[in-house]
Amino acid sequence: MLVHDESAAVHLLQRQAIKPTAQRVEIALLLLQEHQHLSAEQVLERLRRRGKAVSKATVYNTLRLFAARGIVQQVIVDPERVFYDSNTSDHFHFYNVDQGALIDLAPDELHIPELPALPSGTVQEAVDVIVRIRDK
Amino acid sequence: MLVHDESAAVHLLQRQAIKPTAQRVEIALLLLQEHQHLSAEQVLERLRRRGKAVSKATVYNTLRLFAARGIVQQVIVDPERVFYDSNTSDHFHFYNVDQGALIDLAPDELHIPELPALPSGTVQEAVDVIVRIRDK
DNA sequence: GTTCATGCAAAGGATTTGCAAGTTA
DNA sequence: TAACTTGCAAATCCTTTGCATGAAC
Repeated sequence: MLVHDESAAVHLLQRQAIKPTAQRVEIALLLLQEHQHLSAEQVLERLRRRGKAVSKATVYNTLRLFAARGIVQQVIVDPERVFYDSNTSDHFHFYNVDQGALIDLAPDELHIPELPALPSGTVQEAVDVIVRIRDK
Repeated sequence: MLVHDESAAVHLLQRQAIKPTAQRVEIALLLLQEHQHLSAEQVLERLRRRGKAVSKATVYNTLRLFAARGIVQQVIVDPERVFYDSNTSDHFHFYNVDQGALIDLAPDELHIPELPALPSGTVQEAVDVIVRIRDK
C-alpha cells in the first residue's frame, strides 16, 4: 500500500504495531511513494540525497521489519543484494541482469494456471516468477 | 547432461574447452551423477566425505566456470547461498524455505502460457518459477 | 523510568581474488 | 616451456549484531 504523506505513513506503521520513529517514517515515505524495487543500499543512498541522516544499521533493520510485517516484499533475484518491493500484491517481475533492475509485469500479462500439488507436509508460501532479460 | 564415469566427465569438459583437471573431474562426477541442487558448501562437504581434497577456492571457481559454460545452472532463491542445478533443461522449482531445499517440478506440472512482450532493447535470458513452500 | 530504537563499529558468512607453487599440453 | 590451475590466506561485499546513547510512552 502506498502512502504519500507523513500522517498516512505514521498510521500505516501504527496499524502494524510499529513505533513510528522519524527514521521509519522517512523510509516508509521513500519506499511507499510509488511502486518500486530498491535495495538497502539504494534506500540508504536516496535518504542521504534527501538530506536525511539514517544509519546503515537502521535501514537494514527497518527494511527487515517492514518485510516481516508485509509492508514491503523481499525479492530474491540476485545473490548480491535483496530488493524490497513496495508493491505487495500478486505480480511477477522482469529482471534486467545487465542493469540490476526489476520491472513489474502487469498482473494480466502472465497468468499462472493451476499450480501443481505441493510436496506432502508443506504449505504454499508464494509463487515467484522472474523473467530474466539482458540488454540487446 | 549427466555423466557417470570419469571418461565421460573428461569428454564433457573437453567439449566445453575446459581443462579436465583432477579437481574439476571430481566436481563434475559429484554434481552430474544425478539431477540435484547443491550449494558450493555442500559440494565441498561431499567431496571431503568422499575423501577428495579440493580447496574451497577451487570449488567456487569451478562451479562458477561450469555455470558460465552451461554445464550446470545457478538457482537464486536464497540470499544466503547460490544453488547449482545439474538439470539444465527447462523446468521450475519448489523451494522449501524451512529446509533450504530445492525440488524440481515435473516439466509438465506447470505450463507457462505466452510470455509477455519484453521491454524494448532487451532479450530474454531465462524464466524462473519458484513455488516457495514451508513445512506444515 | 522502562522499554524500545538508533548508530557506530565490529562480527559474520558467502564468495572472490592475489599470488606463489604445482600441473597441463 | 608457456599457459593455466590450485590452494591458502586475505580481501570483499552485503547484512546482522553488540552495546552504549538517546528517544518514546
